[in-house]
Amino acid sequence: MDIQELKYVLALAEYQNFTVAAEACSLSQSSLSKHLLKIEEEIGNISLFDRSKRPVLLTTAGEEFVQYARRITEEYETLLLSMEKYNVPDNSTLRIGIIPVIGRFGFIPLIKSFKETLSPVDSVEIIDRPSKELLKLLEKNEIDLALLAISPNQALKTSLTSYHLMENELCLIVNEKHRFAHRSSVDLNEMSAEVFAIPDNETGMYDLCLSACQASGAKLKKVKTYRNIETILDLVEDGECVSLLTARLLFTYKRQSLRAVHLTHPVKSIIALVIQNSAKFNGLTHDFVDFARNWRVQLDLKEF
Amino acid sequence: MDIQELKYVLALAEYQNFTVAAEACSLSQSSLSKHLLKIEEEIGNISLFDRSKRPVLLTTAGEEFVQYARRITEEYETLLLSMEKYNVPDNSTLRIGIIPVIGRFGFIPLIKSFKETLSPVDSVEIIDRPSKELLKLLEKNEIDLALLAISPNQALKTSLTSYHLMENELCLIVNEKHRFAHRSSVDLNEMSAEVFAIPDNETGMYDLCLSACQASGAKLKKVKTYRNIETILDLVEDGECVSLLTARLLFTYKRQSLRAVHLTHPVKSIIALVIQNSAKFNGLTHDFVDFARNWRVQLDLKEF
DNA sequence: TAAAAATACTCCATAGGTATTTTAT
DNA sequence: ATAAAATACCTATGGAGTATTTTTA
Repeated sequence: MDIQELKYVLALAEYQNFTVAAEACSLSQSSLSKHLLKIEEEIGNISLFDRSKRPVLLTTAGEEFVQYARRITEEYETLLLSMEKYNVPDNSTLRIGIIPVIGRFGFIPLIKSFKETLSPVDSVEIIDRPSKELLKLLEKNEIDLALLAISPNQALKTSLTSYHLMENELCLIVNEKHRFAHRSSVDLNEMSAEVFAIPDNETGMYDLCLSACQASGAKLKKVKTYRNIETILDLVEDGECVSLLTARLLFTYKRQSLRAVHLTHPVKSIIALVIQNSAKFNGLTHDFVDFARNWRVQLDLKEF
Repeated sequence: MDIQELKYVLALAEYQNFTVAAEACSLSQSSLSKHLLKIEEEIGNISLFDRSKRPVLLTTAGEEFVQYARRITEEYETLLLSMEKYNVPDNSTLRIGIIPVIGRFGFIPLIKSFKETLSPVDSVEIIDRPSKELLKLLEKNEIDLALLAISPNQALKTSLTSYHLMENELCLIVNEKHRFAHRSSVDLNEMSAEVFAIPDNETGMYDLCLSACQASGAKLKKVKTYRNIETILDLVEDGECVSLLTARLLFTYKRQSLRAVHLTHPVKSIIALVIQNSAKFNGLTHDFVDFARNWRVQLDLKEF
């Protein structure tokens, strides 16, 4: 029996409705139903709920079950809390997650400057991963903060706070010989039959590309995804395909044969600094946030 | 977190040795090791055991963890106990599990006679499944007793009690034209290159065939398994293969062209009546046991 | 008839095993 | 060198989802 399953029973007892309880547990109705059947079998084929009534009601056995389930889940929550004190983060090391392209946006000097403000006992550790992986690491408290790419309307988990450091516009990236290479703007609907090479599913850029499609209402027929930007640029340079990236990013690669074209339905990519709301342990985290927010001003003044 | 996993931690805390603790949990060392890593990650990458020492020792966090784990597992055990009273079996229906061939050994009249001793409010329900499935149904309390085939040295779970009703000798079954058809006995080692068709893995007969191989030290090269005896007999009749069954069972099928030959290392098949030690609920269960043990005497007197 | 629970079906993650490698004494 | 834990690799089960059917009111 999984302790999470005890919570499912408690939720169902509370809402008396599989669909609603499933929603509350972030689960499908079907899955909750199966969990309940499994639980009832596990305790000896005893019905905990009477499904022949609407709303579904606890049986007598169910009533007794929830008493125990409450105690057990509470005890488990306490266990988790009591373990927290053993998770002693190294307060002298700030663990910064970055996406690999962050250097191209000029943020390495930010980190370098911040390091210079630190006392000798403190240090910085850098972990480079795609955006979505960084978000997971934040939640697991394996990094203190992350510099990554998100889209403007992207809903982060409520346990996370983000500070926007830079905005860039997503553009169509084509070979200079492409028929749209010299257009001032292009509608994705004009392009839907082209082969698109875009950053993969684990990256923030991927979601941004989806947003661009939504914004224009375009349905791209052929989309291939890659983990590395360089791979994508190689492919576009070959003229095999087109891509969606920010002009600023493209610029940093100095690929002379490539062009960035504005989209008629523009979408913004945001470089954000993300931390956990409960970044309780490492004081360096908030030092970095303050430092980075001031740094942002300098960046915005730079023309490119 | 699965409550079973809490028990794994408790076992490891007790034995201070993954291999031994895994054994105690009926698990491989590898699996226990992975469970522990998963648990430690789940609670926030906190080590519960110090593996850099032999024997492995609880960390301080681990010490605290086991306090909670004990309370939670105990609470869960109590929950299970408290649910038992809601598992109201139908005391007026005796659920008898049988293997499909049981009729061929003359046990249907036993059940019929027992039914005649019952008061009109009581009844008998018959469930036919392979032996191993019946054992599972017994453990899950979904049948009250079972009539099935086991081998003499087979260790049943300690929660089960068995009464031997009949012993039969396992024989080699061959077509009358087979070169061994008229031998008085045969060593399996002489046969190891033949194709054997035997009852499948879910049946008690399968284990018995393994015992026969062990007893003779033979390693059969080609073994195919089937769920139905009739299928096996059809194949042997065709002369494609040989089999291992009891002579008594073969006899009941009246297949004139088949012969049973004794094994030089004989193995006994036992028809047993198996019940749960804690067959607390259904009084009919013990009535049946008494009835069947008397019936056994009659059976043994019958010549075949 | 409408809402809600159960079931069918597919897909993927993970638990489990065996074999092997790494680590501790 | 040996015992023991971790890891690699494979397989199979089970949990997740969506879509559909069955059941209740």
